[in-house]
Order: sequence, then C-alpha cells, then structure tokens
Amino acid sequence: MRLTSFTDFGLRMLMRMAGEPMRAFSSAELADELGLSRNHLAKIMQHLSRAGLIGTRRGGGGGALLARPATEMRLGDVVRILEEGQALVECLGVDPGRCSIDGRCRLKARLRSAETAFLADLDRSTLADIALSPPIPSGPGVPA
Amino acid sequence: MRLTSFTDFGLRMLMRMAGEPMRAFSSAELADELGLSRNHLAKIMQHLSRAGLIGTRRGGGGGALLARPATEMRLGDVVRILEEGQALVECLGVDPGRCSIDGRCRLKARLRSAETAFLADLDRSTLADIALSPPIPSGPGVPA
DNA sequence: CGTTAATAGGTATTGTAAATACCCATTCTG
DNA sequence: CAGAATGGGTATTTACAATACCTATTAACG
Repeated sequence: MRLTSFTDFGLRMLMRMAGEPMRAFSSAELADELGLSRNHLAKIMQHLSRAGLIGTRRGGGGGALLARPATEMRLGDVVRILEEGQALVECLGVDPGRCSIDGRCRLKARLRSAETAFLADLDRSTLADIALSPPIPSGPGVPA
Repeated sequence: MRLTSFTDFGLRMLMRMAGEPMRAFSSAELADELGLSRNHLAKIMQHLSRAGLIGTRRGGGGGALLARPATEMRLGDVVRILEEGQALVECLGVDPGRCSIDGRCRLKARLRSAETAFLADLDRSTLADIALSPPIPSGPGVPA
C-alpha cells in the first residue's frame, strides 16, 4: 500500500503554502525548501493548478497560492487528485484486462469499500490541520 | 494508492483455496489457473506459509492448504501480511531518512489513521466472503 | 517597449524496485 | 529409489516513477 512520491511532495507543498496563505510561492523557492528539483516540483504544481487546488501567476513576483482557504480543503480530496490514475489493483484500473475470474470476483467490491474508508478518514482533516509554519531563518551569515 | 501485484495474486490464491478448503493445491496448478509463472507464485506461497496463513506439504500429492477455516481469516490481516514492508510514504518506512520537517509534521499521524481505517474496513470481511468456486471444467475429453 | 522573472508543458533520460525466470537443494509419497 | 512437490537463493528483465532538460508563453517592472 503505497502513495507515489508525487503525492507525498504535493502534500508537503500544500502544507507549506497553507502555513502562509497570503503570499505566493515560486516553484524555485518551494523546490529549494523541500529539497527537490525545480522541474519536478513544477510538474506537481501544474497538476494542482489544473485541478483547481491552487492558482498560479506568471511573471515577476508571481507564483502559486491556495485557491481556497485551507480550512475548506479536505485531505481526502487532495489525495484523490494527486493519486489520480493510480488503481489499487490492476482490476480496478482503466484497463480491467483479461481477468480470469470476471463476474465471480467478490474482492473488487471489498477493495473499493476499503479505499473509500481510507479517503473518508482523510476527509476528517483539512489542510489547515496540517499547515506548516515557515522554517526558522538561519540568522545572519551564509546559510548552508 | 497502490497494492503490489504480489498482494493481488496472493489474495487470488487464497480466494481459490477457500473455494475448496479440503484439498491441497500445488503451486503448478494454481499458477496455471491464475495465469502466472510457477516460480513467482511459489514465492508468494512461501510468504503466506511463513506467515502462517497456509500450510504446505512437499512430495507427491503435496501442496498448500489454508491453515485455518476461511471464516476466521480477515482480509485486513491478509493484506497486512502481503503488504509487509510497504510504507504508505517514505516518512513512514523503516528508514525515516532526513525529512526536513521532522517533529513539526502533522501529516504522518493522519496518514497512519487513514491506513488503519483502510485495513479495519477490510477486516469486516473474511476469506469465506470472497471464496471462489472451482472453474467450470471444459467438458469431456482432455482438460488442458 | 524591452528585459527579466516566473509558470506552461513537452520530451527524453535515469534509476529503482517489482516482477519474472532459472537453478538446485530438500523433503515426502509410493 | 524414483518421482513429485516445495524451499530458497540468485540473476535478469521490465515497467514506471522520478528526474532532467529545453523551449514557449506570460506578466511585471524599469
């Protein structure tokens, strides 16, 4: 049972942005703070933007910020969006394929139910519940 | 959110065995019926055996059979065993690594809770609920 | 109006872990 | 003792997530 690191990082980005909801975060800044490449993070940012979780603005002083108050963004919804296209098992994916036990399989329904329970549990919390305050500045001098 | 195919096949093996709880299944037979290599299936069988879900017997007429009645095997337990070592996100794995937001992260607890909810939902069913009856024999003559 | 800072987005590459295959030892039946 | 079955290590393949790179496009600011 695994979430992709795509989802992992997406959540961290949103956590961080929820910590200072009023300002825009550039992809470069977030990438630096989270320790991954700007390019990769930009991909996640695009996904979140297209899904309507964040808004982005180009140009100088631009960046991304939450599209709605953090208190209105449920974690289950966020995970649903970030894990889009990931099927719990092959049977439940877009190409059900040639499963030998087609109509007789009573497992699929149970897995779907469990997945729903997973997301429902996450929906009990919002982004505001896991917001992350800004990191402590490293004082004057050269930060490593 | 994904289960490994290892888990997927493990579940199907158990479903099939629960359909005829009184007889032993050889790895060759199960592999043939489920359409995967004997070697790979044997690996899964070993894992299930070591975890105590099935018993195995070598030699002629040997094979695997359920260690307990199917009504006493909860699906959550099965998945817990098959997904052993799979962490939902890297943070929750054996090597928590160098997470920048160490003690301040409030996400981990939520994910753990959701994972528990997932497994608890599965625990509402047992193997008996998803048992799979034997496939329809291909008429008289030589069954492949 | 040009320069610069930023996202948009495609494509190509890399890396890793799951999935698979192969081989031989071991054990049990008959 | 022969044959049927699991046990279990190791090696290979393959799929896909993760990463990198490159070039638009867009907006702010002088």
